Amino acid sequence: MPVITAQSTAARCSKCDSCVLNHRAICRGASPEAVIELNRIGHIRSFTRGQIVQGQGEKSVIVGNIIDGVIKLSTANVEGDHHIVGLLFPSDFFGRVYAEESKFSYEAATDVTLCCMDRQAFERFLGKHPEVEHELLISKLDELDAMREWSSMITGHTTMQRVATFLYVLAKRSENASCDVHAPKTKVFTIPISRRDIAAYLGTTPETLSRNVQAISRRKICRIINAKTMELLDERALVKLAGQAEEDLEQLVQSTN
Amino acid sequence: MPVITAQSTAARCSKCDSCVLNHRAICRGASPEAVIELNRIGHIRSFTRGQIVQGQGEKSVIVGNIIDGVIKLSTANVEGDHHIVGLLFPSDFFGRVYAEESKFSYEAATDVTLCCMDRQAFERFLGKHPEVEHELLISKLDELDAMREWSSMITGHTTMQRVATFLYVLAKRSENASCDVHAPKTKVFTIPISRRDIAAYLGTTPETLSRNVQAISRRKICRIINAKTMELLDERALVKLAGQAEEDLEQLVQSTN
DNA sequence: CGATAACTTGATGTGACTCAACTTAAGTGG
DNA sequence: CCACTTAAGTTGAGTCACATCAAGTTATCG
Repeated sequence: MPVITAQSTAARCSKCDSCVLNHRAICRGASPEAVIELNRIGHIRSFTRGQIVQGQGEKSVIVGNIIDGVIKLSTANVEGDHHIVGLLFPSDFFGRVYAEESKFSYEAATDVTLCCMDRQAFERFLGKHPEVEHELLISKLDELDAMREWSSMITGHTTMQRVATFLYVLAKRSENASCDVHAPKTKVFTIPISRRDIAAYLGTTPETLSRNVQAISRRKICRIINAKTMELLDERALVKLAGQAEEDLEQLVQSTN
Repeated sequence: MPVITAQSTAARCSKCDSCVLNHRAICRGASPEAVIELNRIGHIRSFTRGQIVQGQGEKSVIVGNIIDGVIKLSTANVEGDHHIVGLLFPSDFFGRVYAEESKFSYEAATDVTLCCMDRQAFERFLGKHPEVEHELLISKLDELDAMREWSSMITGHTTMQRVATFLYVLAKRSENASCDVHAPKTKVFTIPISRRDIAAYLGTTPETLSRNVQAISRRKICRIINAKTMELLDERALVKLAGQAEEDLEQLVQSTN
């Protein structure tokens, strides 16, 4: 799991030099010359909610970084029910390098703005710039750790614990995302994806998810402002509900930053 | 998930040149000079079942390849119950590079023989040999895909389906492991780890696991020879029990090879 | 050969999925 | 801009798979 950056500045990202992601995405390891080259192969594209950026089983042609919005990484079963294996946030790298086809589908969970690159062009670029490939390796190693941690979280906890963990991570991330240190910490956070997607991500159903969220609201731990906005009221209680050591929770928040 | 190689030849692995892993592990991308260097920093060590190779939260000092045996990758909860997030087989790389501490514990699930390297020495080696680092990246990308696939498998299926999938993968891998093409395909395979560990891996309890395995036996799909050895009787039925497209199952087998 | 661990089997309670109805929000076109 | 349509989310009742607790059986090891 990944990052959320200041989204308001996304529009400035037409040049890598002024890109919000410049020092967060894999480009951070790139030399000035490399940045110029990236600037040449990358181009900004927008997708609307629901559009498939890269389909499961399709030839992997496009990779890049998310500038704004959320992409869901999912697998579709034979029975049609699809499971979400990851959520990608701004500054996250998406797509599959060094493979002919993508095993998962990358779908816009919200309207998204992406910095897209041709996969093979990017691979050639990596071949010429081992220092950037090194950064990519580091980020993939972290991603692997995060995936394992998430997997163990999903498998070993009750639905309520998963929901609490998810909300906690969202709340904390939103808190951290504010760059202005003097900004009042409102504890209000947005839930960027639908209940259906959250359920598929947490390995449950929309019904059970709803019941749990409502229960959290009834217990005055979070306040439901609307389906996509909530306010954290009692952090301590939420942590307790999550049923994990606070440090483990922090780690999950970190891994999404 | 990972590989199984011919284990009988493990003893010959005192030199990289004659190592069974030479063309399977990450060393496959190494030039002759690089192999010589690896030979210098690597050394063979044995651990007995239950020994911790690298503890959770400890400083990451040792990395390497498995020559023989199985290592389990696990996280321990605060409540003490630990969950297995991965199993590593011969030729698999273990340990965490480019991080000061290991988030997971690497524990010998069976007696193991390892080709161990000092983490920092190996990192210096990678710095000098981008082509090997490239191989490492590829293998980590595959591992990430496999982990996501596994995670979605775990989350979206019943316990019986998980057990069937696990047995299928073991059986198929054992079938493939036989290098002798003329060897009779006995369909007998060994279960390298304890029921307790399998349960922790599949996200269930030893009790439920036992019930499912016994049910599979009662239905003449597999024959239980002893706790650690089984024979596949009805492959088609096992696939059906697993409740997945055969191609998805094959992919899981592949990802462990 | 006794002790301890690993595994199996049984009985019971419950968390969460399913099916179904209802409510609210979001689009869409006249 | 408002009726209409469709999707998204909530709430309820019933069922079942699986965890838990408990006791028995079979391996493993000193």
